[in-house]
Amino acid sequence: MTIEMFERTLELAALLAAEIERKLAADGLTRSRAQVLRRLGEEGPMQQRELARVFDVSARNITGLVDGLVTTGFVTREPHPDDRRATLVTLTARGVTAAQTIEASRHELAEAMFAGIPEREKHAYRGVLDTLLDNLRTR
Amino acid sequence: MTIEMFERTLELAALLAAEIERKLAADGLTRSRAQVLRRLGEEGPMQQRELARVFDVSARNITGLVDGLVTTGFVTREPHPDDRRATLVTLTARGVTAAQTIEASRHELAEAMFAGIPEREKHAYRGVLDTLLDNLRTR
DNA sequence: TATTGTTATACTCTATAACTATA
DNA sequence: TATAGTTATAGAGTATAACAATA
Repeated sequence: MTIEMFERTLELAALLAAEIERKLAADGLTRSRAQVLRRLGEEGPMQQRELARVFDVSARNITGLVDGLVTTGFVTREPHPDDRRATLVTLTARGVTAAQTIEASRHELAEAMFAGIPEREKHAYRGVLDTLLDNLRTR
Repeated sequence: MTIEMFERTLELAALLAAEIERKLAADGLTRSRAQVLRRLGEEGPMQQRELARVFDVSARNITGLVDGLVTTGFVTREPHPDDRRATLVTLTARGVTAAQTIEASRHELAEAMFAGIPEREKHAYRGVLDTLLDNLRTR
């Protein structure tokens, strides 16, 4: 009954997405914008074209996401010191806090999600997960 | 390292979503529209309000999805025999075929995804999955 | 000439509110 | 008065193409 496991895996994905988006919405963020914040939190200020590259989306898309983040006060566009064409998308104080909150929420959700599962079963899950990822990647 | 398993679970979800959407796009469908087709394939003609109820979305949203499916030839709006306010969203021949193709693709993807995983590990995966779903639902 | 980012335009999903036709 | 579905309006994510400023 692989189809049943497949459906349940999709159900898990849907529940996870809903839970994550619920939290983000409470902080005034969408999933796409939060993804940008997380990356900026890890890497520091970045050019828009670099963001477009790492997320594999169009430049126009990044312009829109950054517009939204600027309007809501999470980032600013700073001039690039060496290239006057480029801007450096930079976290504000609020943006830094938000990025930290996102990380903390993810840890909290991860713990809650795997609560009550014995180490041994976690290992088994982890092993299967790696195979599933491999199977999907080489397709 | 629950956070790592968490991240990998999200990665799996993302890969699955991408794979599913890739296939659907090749058939001229989006995920939301395909969801409607699948339901119609299982239940037969349905009222829009019923669709809105089962997917827990607004009536407006269903109007838009059905508009798209009508334009692309997957469904028609038929008059409800007993209630002149209502329409019965009905699969066309093309819609029936598409619904069947979707189901077949899901089975195929499920098989490919779980290929090479011994029964015993599938069982373990299934068990953990159920707990994860429980943990997320009771939250 | 090539690159960075914006403007113009378009499509999709989603929502609330007002409205029409019907029950 | 309540319900089914549409129109009006709006926000968000995504894309391609044309364009301005700069490299």
